[in-house]
This record gives sequence, structure tokens and C-alpha cells, in this order.
Amino acid sequence: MPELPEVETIKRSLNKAIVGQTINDIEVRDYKLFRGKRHDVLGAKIEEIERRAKMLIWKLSNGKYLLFHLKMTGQMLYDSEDHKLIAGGGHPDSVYLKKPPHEFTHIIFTLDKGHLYFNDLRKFGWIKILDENGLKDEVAKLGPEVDWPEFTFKYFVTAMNRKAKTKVKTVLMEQSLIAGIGNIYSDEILFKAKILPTRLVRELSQSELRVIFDNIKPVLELAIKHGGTSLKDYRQLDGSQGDYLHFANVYHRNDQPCKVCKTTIERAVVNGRSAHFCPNCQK
DNA sequence: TTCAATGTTTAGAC
DNA sequence: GGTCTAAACATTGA
Repeated sequence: MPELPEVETIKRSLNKAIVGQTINDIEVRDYKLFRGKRHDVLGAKIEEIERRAKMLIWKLSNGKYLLFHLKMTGQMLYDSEDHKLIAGGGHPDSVYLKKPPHEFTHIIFTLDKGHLYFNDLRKFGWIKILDENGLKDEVAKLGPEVDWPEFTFKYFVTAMNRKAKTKVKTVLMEQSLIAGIGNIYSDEILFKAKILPTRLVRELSQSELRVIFDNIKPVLELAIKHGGTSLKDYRQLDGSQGDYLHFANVYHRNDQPCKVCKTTIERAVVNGRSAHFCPNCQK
């Protein structure tokens, strides 16, 4: 799914749009994506929306939590009573922009002032109903968020060195070490740090690790500022696309000229994922 | 027809 | 135990 900036974008919109509303109904069209009992959350009020790694957490008034993972193609769209939702505009034939509910809408929440649609073309995403202990278990294996005080350079070096024989791109995406970085932003961070994604961690000098560390937060923050990256499926809460792809230096830009030096951007497969890099700027 | 797509998990090999 | 790869989940579109 969406990585940290995309989920953070949705989280911020949800906090403005649906906090304070009551869950009056949940229509589950596909139980594959819904883990829990509806009646545990019906009638509860949504008190707060949080993000942990790439997951969304709805904190409810009855002590329960709804945990969401959008995986690769999940969408969360809100259609308020005044119909500000713009999904469907411009590209009526695309399954990604159809006005919900449609055949890829699997869960529908009826709130006080509108409907919240959980769409997922590939059906990898899920929703779980959890109590406080269940939530704790779910997040226990995750590394720190990059904006937590414990995400220090010292922690970063220790965490990276635990995977010394692994390629640096793969380690950056390891959720148990650092929460929230995925395929897009690992490429972008490594471009900014001028490090090839295929380098092994143990070959990296202290100063190279420092440059990577120093670029993590700025890259993610810039992406949040632009509402995340829309490749195909990802949408903001109102259905609009994230704009960061226009600012990406390497992601999805293979065979195009590097924005810095004009060298052709290359693509390689690293641990089963596409890695994009500039063979001149990155060493 | 084949391949790739924002993610995670799991099985098997070394 | 670590780490790699491939495959699985399901679907579309180039």
C-alpha cells in the first residue's frame, strides 16, 4: 500500500472528517478482509485515528480498536453528506476512480454524516477488530516510527548492523527495524544519500550511514506534504491523487534521465522488488 | 502471452 | 539462526 506518507495523509484527513462520529452500520461484502465481529464496534464513537507503520488505527469509545492495512491496492474513501468525494471524476472508466460502492468495495461503514468505503482491487488488505492487548501484540514487532525520540542515529546504526550481510534497500524496508518505509521511499532516500540500493550494509561507512539516516525524515516529510504518491490505486480520502510522483528522483523513472546529472535511471530487482537508481549519482 | 504493481508472510534451500 | 529466493495472496493493464 501505501507507505508511511500515504497512510499518514489518510490519517490526517480521517481525523478531520470522521472523528466524533458513531459507527451506525458496517456492511461486510467480503469477509476475507474483515477479521472480527461487527457487533463489537457497532454504536461506538470514533475517538481518534492513529498511524503505526503502514497501518491505520481507529480508537473507539468502547475500548475497542479497528486496525486497517491497505497493503498494495487498498483505498479508504469518505463520501460525506455534502458529497465532497471526487472519485469518479475525470476517468469514469478506470476501476481505480469509479464512484463507490462498486465491485471492489468490500466494507462500507455508515457513520453519522456519511459513508466510509474500504476498496481493494487485489484484496490483500484487511480490517481487524482488537482490544487493547490485541493491538499491543500487533504492533509489538514493529520498529520505531522515524519521528519518535528513540529513532536516533545510534539506534539506526545498531539496527542496520543486525542485517550486515543484507542489501541496504532491503533493510530500510524491514518493518521490524524501522516502521513505514516501503519500495518508493527506500529508493528515494538512497538517491538522496547517493548510495546504491544493492550495497551491503556491512560495506557502508559510518558517514554513509549518517547520510542515509539524515535523509529519511526529509524524504518522508516532503512526500507527506504532497499527499503521498499515487501510482495507480492509492488515493487520498477524498479520492484525489497524491502528487509526490512528480517530485520523485528515481522511483518509476527507469530509462528516464536523472534530474541531477542526466544519466539514464536504471532498474534492478533487489529481493524481489524493483529498485530504481542513478548509476552515476549513487555509489 | 508475459510481466509488473505502493506489502507481507511463508516455505525451502544453503 | 541468518539470509536468500520464489511463491502466495488477486487483479488489471501495458
